[in-house]
Amino acid sequence: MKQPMKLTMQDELPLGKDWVYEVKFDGFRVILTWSIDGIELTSRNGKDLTEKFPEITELAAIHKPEHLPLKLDGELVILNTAYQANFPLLQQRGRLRNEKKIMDAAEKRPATFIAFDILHEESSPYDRRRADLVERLTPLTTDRLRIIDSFHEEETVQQLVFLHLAEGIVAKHKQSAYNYDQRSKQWIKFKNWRTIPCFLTTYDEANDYYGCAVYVEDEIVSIGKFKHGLTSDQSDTLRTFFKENGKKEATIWSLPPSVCVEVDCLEVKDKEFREPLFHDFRFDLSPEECTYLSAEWDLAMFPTNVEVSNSEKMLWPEQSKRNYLLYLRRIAPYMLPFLKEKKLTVIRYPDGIEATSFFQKHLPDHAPGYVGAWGESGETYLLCSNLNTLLWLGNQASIEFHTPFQKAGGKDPDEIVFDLDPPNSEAFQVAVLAAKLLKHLLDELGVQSFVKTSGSKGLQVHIPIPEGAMTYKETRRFTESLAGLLERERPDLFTTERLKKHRKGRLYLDYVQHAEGKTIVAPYSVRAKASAAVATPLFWHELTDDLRPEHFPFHKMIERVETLGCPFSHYDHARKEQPIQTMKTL
DNA sequence: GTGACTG
DNA sequence: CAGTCACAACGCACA
DNA sequence: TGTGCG
Repeated sequence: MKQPMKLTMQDELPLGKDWVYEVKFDGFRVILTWSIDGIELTSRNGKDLTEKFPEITELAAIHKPEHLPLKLDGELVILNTAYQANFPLLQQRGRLRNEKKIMDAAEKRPATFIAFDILHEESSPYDRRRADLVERLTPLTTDRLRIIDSFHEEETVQQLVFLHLAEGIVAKHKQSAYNYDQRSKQWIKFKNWRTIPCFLTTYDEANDYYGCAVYVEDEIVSIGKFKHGLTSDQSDTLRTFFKENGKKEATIWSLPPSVCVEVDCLEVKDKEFREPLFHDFRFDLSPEECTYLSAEWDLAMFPTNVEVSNSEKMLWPEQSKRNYLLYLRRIAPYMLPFLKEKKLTVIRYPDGIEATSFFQKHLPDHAPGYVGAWGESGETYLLCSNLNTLLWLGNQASIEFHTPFQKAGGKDPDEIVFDLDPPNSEAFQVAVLAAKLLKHLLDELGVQSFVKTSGSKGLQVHIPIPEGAMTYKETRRFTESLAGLLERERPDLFTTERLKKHRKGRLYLDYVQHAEGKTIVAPYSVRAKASAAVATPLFWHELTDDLRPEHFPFHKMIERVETLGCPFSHYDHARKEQPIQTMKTL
């Protein structure tokens, strides 16, 4: 694996030039002018240094610009990311009139758009045109855009793209206007490569494609082929190797597993790489080490600096830690926004959900540096502020993630949550009814609310509010009145009675649970139940007669959010629109 | 799951 | 070295 | 008043 070079972006960008970086390399200060056509290397007085630093020149040839630091406040404007194949805006510049086709592509692969929200006063007409397009994208797409909004301030776009497993970044120079029919050097693409180890099986001399495979158990399974990315030397060597050691059938040479390589790609689908590119040889690997399991891990882009132990241990009757970690990796962009600013309580099950568990809210001494922390009156608490922290906690067998109602350091709640917990899981429908009635009441008040399964027996209704808008005293009064209204409406089903013996199997409207210091399970947290159920954000229309908490185990969650989107995606937006005065005077 | 402490 | 322990904290139910 | 549960 090549080490990324340290680069610093120059403050001043000469207009009409491409991107210019100053590079410290071997003690020399090198000016690196980078454009879509390649890289120019010069000294500070303009002398050509291409010969002197072939390493950098090679970097240009290999064209792996993801090593460059992209900051939002730099001179680059991030436009979006797009599937080259299915959202060919950039290939088809000048064909925006073919809007139907683009929209169809967006419908098919909506999750691929990311980060298009930076418009400047000097935006070109093209920018505005695209902004208009974004307004009308599928719900999923705009959901993801909003999620990303909440990260923008402190994260680089590269981190975002990595977190979201996006395709990459499309950027342009701030002052660049869009020109029809002209390929501009001021537009650029950064790809978020997945690097997959595999071994070579075939070479087709008719089209120069090399076939790649991995092991599934003892079986050799093809995962795709590549053609590009080899230097001419590598290309010659490989071709010769196949012809000397392989067997030929028609135009195809085949070889038993021996040569291991890494291939860059964007995904593997139907046993084919998408946008494959030869990365490098891996002479240190044996073919047996190239398994589908490891390829799956690399395709998920699991951060290499988070150590994983005991990955085959079963944490649920039917789910291993490995699968759990892959879930966390992929749900992270949806889950982290609900965790990152709040003191965290995790429940850990080191030997699985049936063995002993314990709570943890303090930062252990041995936690790696990337783990988020919050210091308060001499204590250090856990803060799940980034992907690595989430995964580290996951490896620690943290299964349930609970958060308080206020942000770390704040004293007022930033959300109100009704816990609709039926007396037993057979009475789940009572919780469904309660949630519907509650929704009706809240709608009448103009309050926006969100519902999720608790993953356990009941449902929880969330109401986001701006931090500082209400005190706990005020939210308490609000929840108390609503609980009272519900109880009056269906005294046969609901009760606010604290004493269990007086509840008589009715659903307890636990408004006491909403108080300072209490916690509630976070959206997308898995629960320690045999079904591996998730505390799943729902769309209101999903509250039906056959809804069951067990319908949402974690291994079904990724497909769910990627096809339906996140029902809580407007959470932060709704927060600002709540009729606080009405709520206070209820 | 991990480090610290205990015999 | 093997075994054991800690890793939250608060109200409520029940005795 | 103590202990156990959630």
